Amino acid sequence: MPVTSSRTTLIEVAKLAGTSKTSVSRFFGPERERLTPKLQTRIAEAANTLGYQPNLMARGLKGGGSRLLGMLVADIRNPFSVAVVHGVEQAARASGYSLIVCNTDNDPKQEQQHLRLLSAYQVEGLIINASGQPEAQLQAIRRSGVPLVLLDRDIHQLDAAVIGLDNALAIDMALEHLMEQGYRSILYASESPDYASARQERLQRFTQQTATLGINGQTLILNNALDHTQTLNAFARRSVSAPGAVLCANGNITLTMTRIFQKQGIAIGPTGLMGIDELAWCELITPGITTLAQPTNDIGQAAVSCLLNQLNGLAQTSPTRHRHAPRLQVRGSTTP
Amino acid sequence: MPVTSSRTTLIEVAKLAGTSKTSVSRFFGPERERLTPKLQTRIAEAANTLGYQPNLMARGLKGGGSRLLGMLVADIRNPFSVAVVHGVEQAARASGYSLIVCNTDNDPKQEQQHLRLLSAYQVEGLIINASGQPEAQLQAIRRSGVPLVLLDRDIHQLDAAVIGLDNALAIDMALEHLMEQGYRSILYASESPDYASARQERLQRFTQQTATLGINGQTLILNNALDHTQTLNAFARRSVSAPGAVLCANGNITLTMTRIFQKQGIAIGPTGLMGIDELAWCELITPGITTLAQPTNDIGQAAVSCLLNQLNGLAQTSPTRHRHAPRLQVRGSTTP
DNA sequence: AACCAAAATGGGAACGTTCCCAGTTTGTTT
DNA sequence: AAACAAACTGGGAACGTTCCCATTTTGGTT
Repeated sequence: MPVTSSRTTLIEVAKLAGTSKTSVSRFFGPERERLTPKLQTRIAEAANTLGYQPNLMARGLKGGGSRLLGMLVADIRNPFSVAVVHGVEQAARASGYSLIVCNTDNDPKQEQQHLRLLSAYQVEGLIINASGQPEAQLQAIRRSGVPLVLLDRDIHQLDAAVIGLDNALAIDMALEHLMEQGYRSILYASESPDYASARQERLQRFTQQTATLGINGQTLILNNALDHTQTLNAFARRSVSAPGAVLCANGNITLTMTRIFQKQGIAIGPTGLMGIDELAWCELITPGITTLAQPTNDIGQAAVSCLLNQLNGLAQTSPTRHRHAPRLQVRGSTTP
Repeated sequence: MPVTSSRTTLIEVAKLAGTSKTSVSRFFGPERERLTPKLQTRIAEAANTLGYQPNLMARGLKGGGSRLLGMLVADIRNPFSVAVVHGVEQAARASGYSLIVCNTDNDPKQEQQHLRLLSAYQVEGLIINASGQPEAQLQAIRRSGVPLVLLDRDIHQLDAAVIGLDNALAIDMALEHLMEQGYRSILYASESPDYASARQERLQRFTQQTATLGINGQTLILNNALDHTQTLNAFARRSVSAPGAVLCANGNITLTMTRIFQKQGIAIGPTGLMGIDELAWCELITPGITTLAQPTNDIGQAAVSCLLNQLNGLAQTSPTRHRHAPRLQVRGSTTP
C-alpha cells in the first residue's frame, strides 16, 4: 500500500521554524533578501529537515505565474526539431522557466488537443511549430494575454513573430554553391508545400531564382502514393552529358533521396546531392553529403528571448521575423 | 499592451448557465453522466460561448490529481531516447495523462534540479532514464507516494521497476548471428559502463558468454581522451586471416565506429560491423549495417502501464523487471 | 394522492500558495 | 531619551477547483 504521507507544506515549515507562512513564502520567492540572515538560516534548516518542496500548482494558481513555457512540435522524431527543442530548453532554464513539450505527429487534431492542454496548464508563453492552421485557437490564446512565437512555420492571419531559417538565403546559397561546382541543372525535391510556410518559401525562391538566373531548374513534389524512382533515374541519365544535382528541401527528403540513389545505383557526385538540414550520417555516406546546417541553438534561443521580451512588455511594435542564416557544410556529394 | 482579459472561470460559466459551480465541475470531470441531459447542454453552451478552459493548476491543487506524468531523459538527442519518449507520450495520452519531458544532458546536477521541478509540479508518476545515481532523492519521492519506473538504467538500492531491453538476450543474439556468419573473433566496443546498468549488463554478458562458448572475444572501452584508430586498424588487419567483427554497444558507438571504418578505409563486411540500436542511416551505409532494434514503442508503453498499475494500487508485490527482446535486422555488414 | 427511495443539484470548506496591508522591531537623528 | 523613518514580520483574503454533505427534485409504489 502506498504510504501517502502527504507532502509537507509551507505552514509546517513555518511552524517548525517558529515563524509565519509569509516569511517562508518570501524565503522561496524573489524576496529572500528582505529576511534577516538569522531567520533565513532558521527557515533553511526547517525546510531541509522536512524535505520541503514548494507546490508549483498552488503558486501558479495564486497569480504568481506558473514559470512554465509550452512548446508544440510537429514531429519529435525529426532530428531538426529535437535540436531546436534542446536549444529552447537550455535557454528557458537559463531564464528560470521550465518547458512542457508536446508532440503533434503532424496531426491538426492532436494539435488542437495539445493547445487546449497547454493553456489549461497556464503556460506563460507558447512556442509553436504548427502542423495545421489553428488560427482561431491561437488568436484566442493571444487575446488572453499569453505571448506566442511561431517556429519555422507561419500561420495566416495571425500576426505573431516567426522564427526560423532564412529560407531565401538558404536557397541562394545552395544555388550558388551548386553552380560554382559546375552543375548545370538542378532538381529541387520537396514535400507538398501546402501547409508549411517554410516549404512554400523555399520552393518559391527556387523557382524564382532559377528563372531569374537562367538556371535549368525543375521541381519534384514528393508524394507517398507515387514512385519517384523513374524521375530520378531519368535525371541521373541526363547528368552524364551535363551534370545535374538534386537539392533536398529538408532532412527527410535527403534521407529519401539517398535511399533512391543507393537502390538505383546512381553515383553520388556525378549526380550531385545536397540537402537542407545537417544530419549525423551525412558525413558517413560516401563521399559525404553537402548540407546547409540550420543554427538550431540560435533559433531556440531566439524563440525564448522573443517570448520573454513580450512577457516583460518590451513587445516589438510589430511582429518581427527572425531569419537565421544557414551554415554551408561542403562534402563530396557536390563534386561532379 | 496585453489585454490581460483574465481567463474565464468555472463560476462565470455557472452563472451564465444558471446553475452552480459544482454542476459545472461535474460536467468537466468524470461524473458528467450524473447530470440531466438538459443541464449538460446548457453548460456546454455556456462554456462554449465563454471559451472556458478548466484551470488544471487549481484542479491539481485540490487533490484532484494533476494528470501529469514526468519523464527524465538522459540525452534527448539520442534517437533511441526520442523513440521511447514518443512511445511513452502516446501511451500516456491514451490514458488521459500528459507528459512533461526533461532532458538532463547526462548531467547529475541537472538531473537533481529537474527532479525537484517535476515533484514540484505534483506529477502523479515518474519515468526515469537516469544520468547519475540520485537514490536519496528518488527514495524521498517514492516515500511521498509517487510511483516510479526506471528506464534502461537501474539505480542501486532503489527497489523500483526497471524497464528496458533484455540485455543478455541481445548479446546472445548478436553472438549467435556473428558466429553463424563465420566470424571467429569479436571486438565489443562500449562506453565506460560505470554509471549505466545496461552497459554493465551487456558488457558482462559479453565477457561471460565468449568465455563459456570459447569465442575469441575482446573488449574496447571508448574514452574521449584516447584515439582508438590504432586498435581498430590492428583488429582489421588480423581479420584478413580469420574474419573478425566489431559489436557496438549502442547507437552512438555504431556512429563512432562507422566513422573510424570509413576514415581508415576498413572494408565493412570482411571486417564485420554490428550495432545495438536501429538508426535511420544504418541501411544507407554500404553494404548496410546489421542491427538489433529495440522495441521502443513497447518499452514506452510498458513504462506507462507499469506506472498506472502502481497508481491504481495494483502494485506488483515486488519490483519487477520488464525485459524486452530486440529484433534482429540483418544487413550486409555481417557477411565476411 | 401520499409516500419513499433514488437521483440530481447546490452551498461551503479546503487545497497550498502569494500578496496586501497592518503591526512590530530596529536604527538614526535631534 | 524621545521621535521618527526604515526595515522587517505576520495575519488574512484570494486564486479556481474538487469533494463532502445537505437539500431539492423526480418517479415509481401503494
